[in-house]
Amino acid sequence: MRDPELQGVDPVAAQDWRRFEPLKLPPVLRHALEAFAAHGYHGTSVRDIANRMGQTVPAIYYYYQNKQAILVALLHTAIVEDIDRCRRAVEEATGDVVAQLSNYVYCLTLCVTYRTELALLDYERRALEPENREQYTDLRDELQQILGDVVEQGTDQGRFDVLDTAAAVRALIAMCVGITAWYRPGGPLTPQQVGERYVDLALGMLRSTDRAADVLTAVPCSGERS
Amino acid sequence: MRDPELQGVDPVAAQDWRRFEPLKLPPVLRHALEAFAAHGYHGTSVRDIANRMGQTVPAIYYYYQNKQAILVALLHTAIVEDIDRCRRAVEEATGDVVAQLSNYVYCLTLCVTYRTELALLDYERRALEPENREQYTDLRDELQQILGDVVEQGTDQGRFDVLDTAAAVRALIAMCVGITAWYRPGGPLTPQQVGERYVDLALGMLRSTDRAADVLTAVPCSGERS
Amino acid sequence: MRDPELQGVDPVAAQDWRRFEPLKLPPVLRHALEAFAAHGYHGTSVRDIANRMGQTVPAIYYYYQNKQAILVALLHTAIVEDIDRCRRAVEEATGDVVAQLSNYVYCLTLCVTYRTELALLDYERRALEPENREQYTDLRDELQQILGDVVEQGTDQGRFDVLDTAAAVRALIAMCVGITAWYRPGGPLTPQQVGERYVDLALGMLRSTDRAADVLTAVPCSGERS
Amino acid sequence: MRDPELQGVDPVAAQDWRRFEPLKLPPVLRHALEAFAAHGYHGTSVRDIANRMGQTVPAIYYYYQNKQAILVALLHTAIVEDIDRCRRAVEEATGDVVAQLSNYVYCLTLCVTYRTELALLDYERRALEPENREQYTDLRDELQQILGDVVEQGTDQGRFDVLDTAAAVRALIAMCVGITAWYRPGGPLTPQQVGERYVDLALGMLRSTDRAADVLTAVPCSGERS
DNA sequence: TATGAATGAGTTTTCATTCAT
DNA sequence: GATGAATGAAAACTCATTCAT
Repeated sequence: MRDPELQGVDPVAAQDWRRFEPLKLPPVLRHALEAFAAHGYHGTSVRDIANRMGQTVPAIYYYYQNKQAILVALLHTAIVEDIDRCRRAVEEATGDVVAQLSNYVYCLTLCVTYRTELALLDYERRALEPENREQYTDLRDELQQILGDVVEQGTDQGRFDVLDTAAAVRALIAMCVGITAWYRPGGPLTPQQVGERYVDLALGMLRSTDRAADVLTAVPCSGERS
Repeated sequence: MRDPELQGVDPVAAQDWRRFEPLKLPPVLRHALEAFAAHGYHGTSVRDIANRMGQTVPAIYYYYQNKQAILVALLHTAIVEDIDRCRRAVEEATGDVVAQLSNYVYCLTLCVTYRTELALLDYERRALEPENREQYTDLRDELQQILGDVVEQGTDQGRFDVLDTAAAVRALIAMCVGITAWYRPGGPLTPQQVGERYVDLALGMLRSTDRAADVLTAVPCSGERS
Repeated sequence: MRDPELQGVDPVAAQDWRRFEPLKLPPVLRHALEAFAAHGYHGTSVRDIANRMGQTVPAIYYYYQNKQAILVALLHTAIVEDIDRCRRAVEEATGDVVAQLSNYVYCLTLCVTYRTELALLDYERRALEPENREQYTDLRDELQQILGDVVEQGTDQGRFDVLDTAAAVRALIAMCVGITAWYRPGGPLTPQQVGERYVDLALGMLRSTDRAADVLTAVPCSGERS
Repeated sequence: MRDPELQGVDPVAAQDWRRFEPLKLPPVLRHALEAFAAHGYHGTSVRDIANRMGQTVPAIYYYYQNKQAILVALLHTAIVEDIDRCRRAVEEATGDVVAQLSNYVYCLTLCVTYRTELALLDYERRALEPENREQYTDLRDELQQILGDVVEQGTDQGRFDVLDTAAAVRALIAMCVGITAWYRPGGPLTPQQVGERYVDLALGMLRSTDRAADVLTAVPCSGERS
């Protein structure tokens, strides 16, 4: 509603899609995200969020009209950042579909690992009211379309070979989002290492003979964990 | 508790892992499954379930001790059937890891398409109380281990080539389970067609040069939809 | 209602007020008594009773019209036995008010110690519906009146000296019933020992100079514990 | 929880153990006390309490975490006041065990008559959860111990003569608490009159030859009724 | 900005009771 | 005599939300 710290995507992060600053969310969203990620939208009460914030319930209603608005804000934040980064990742490799595919998968993997809780929230989209769900679905389709175009193009160019482009796209995205099921920051793999492995799997999946190590431009992308 | 129609996996289905009879669940579980799949565990009230059954709330408590017990029964039913089928699919192809991999993926795809709602329930595992969650996690690990052994073996034999076996296994399973996000019975693809496409993607992912059409033993597996 | 084992007070016990056979109650009453004594009438569910009996709920309704009827039967059993015994105890000592008082107190003490759970039930009288409560109150008044007559008579004869007969009677009965708060079978004192101590306290309370040991006719009153 | 009107024992009452101001309880406790006294803990629903308050159920949960917490607060209030008063009553008569005994009994009698409903609640202690029960039992033992010390000392000094000190203490307390069974404010006896009668009974019970009228320091102890 | 207090509608669960078998 | 199955009512408690301050 009028949450002062929510100014959209950080402009610095907006320059390098590989770089992830710690997620800067206003307090309500930050704590709501924790709670939603842990117990789901319906499994989280507004009081839960307030308790995590160390504040009282009405304080939350000062910033957001209702619980649903919090979910909307979070999902919007997440998908907008994903689209923004993935689009830039693909644009960076204009002219080379294999690199484009690699960059997309690498980027999405980084989004999922650096922003695991936000990525988890995708499963809560069914809790959106119809109108909000439609808006979110449109954005999600947009994210998917970016990949769809790459795969389509690569197939046309004979660089990829799949029976069904749409199925491949879905499988690629599901594979990446599925990282949320096991990845934990501080685990054995860094986001970049996960990214390389998933790019390699993706390239194979599309029957490219390239390998991730050769395609990915090694870039130092530290980015503190959120 | 004392639900008379819950007799475990159908013995006929137990013979052919490719054949899916319509899911035979006792009324409580059947309607609870519908509701949980649509709105999640926390988004479903016991009254919702009762209304779907055309009965009153206490009738549900006659059969199940509480709401949690219903979720436990459903998740158990689902995972046990998955393990049973996938194990038989792999055993059927003993001696040929590529066929084993194909059968596993094909089988899991069929499970997800023929039993979409049960597959969706996997995301509700976080609603399980600790003890129940542990039991379910063990079974899920078992299902994953079956695939892990195949990938491991295929890699040793030089039939597969991946940077990280564990990551590949997770990606394969996430890819298949992710089918729940878009597959709808009656849609353009039959479960078998989905299966072939995903097997092909899986083979590519592991850098096998085989194609699904060549590996999969074409079998007429009608199986009415549940 | 039609409970076959409830034939009223055992005729053997009816002969010697000092002798307590193990309480012979039909199963429903036996288990209801346990439950009511432990958790009170409102704290006990019909299912609790059924579970203690190892039977199902409707079985209870075969014998008793409802939960209230069970309480009525128990309270009636208890108070009728108390009245019967105390009356005989007093009659036995006709002609000697001090002995009558002693016998009454001794008898009531035995009732409370040998039938602790039944005595405890007296606190549940408020759960009786008006009509049932009235009947029970009448019987309770009858029990109290027996003592009241003795104290009155003793005071007239100059054997007792109290400021207020009614208050003394209530205090005596409260003192005896209060034994339920601490007495446990198998504890350090036998019912007979408790009886002697309380008779001695009662005699003092009424300013008699007699002592319990001198007044009480020592009688071997084994009576197995209920 | 955060009930603002519960400030512990009134400091004025704290000065004179004979003086009873009208009981000042926060609304929830006040109405819960009425209900618990009338129908018992299990016989009272939270809605009953809310209705008596003229408020809705959740209003109660704003002040108390649950129903049990209300009982705990009430029992604590009662027993703490009893201990406080009785201790001061005994201390006031230091040096004279007979006067100490008289003061204790007189004080407890006043507590029971001026605070009949609170005294009645003692029978609800079995509804306490284990931990709460333990705490309450400890306080109750403390109250009993104060009397136990007096009786013990008086016996050593030859002022009292009982067969069993412990039994006498229990009988004395049961006798006083038993007043709840018949005493009603506005009845024929004032609390002070009841007190004198019960002190006289108590002195007799312990075989003291003193009479209440001689021992009790006549003090104007008006104290409006609660 | 924030909170104390409150509420209507809902939650899960249990209650006493019934009835066909 | 006893049970499986069911129910209307009510239990304790929580929900998202509001509003005066």
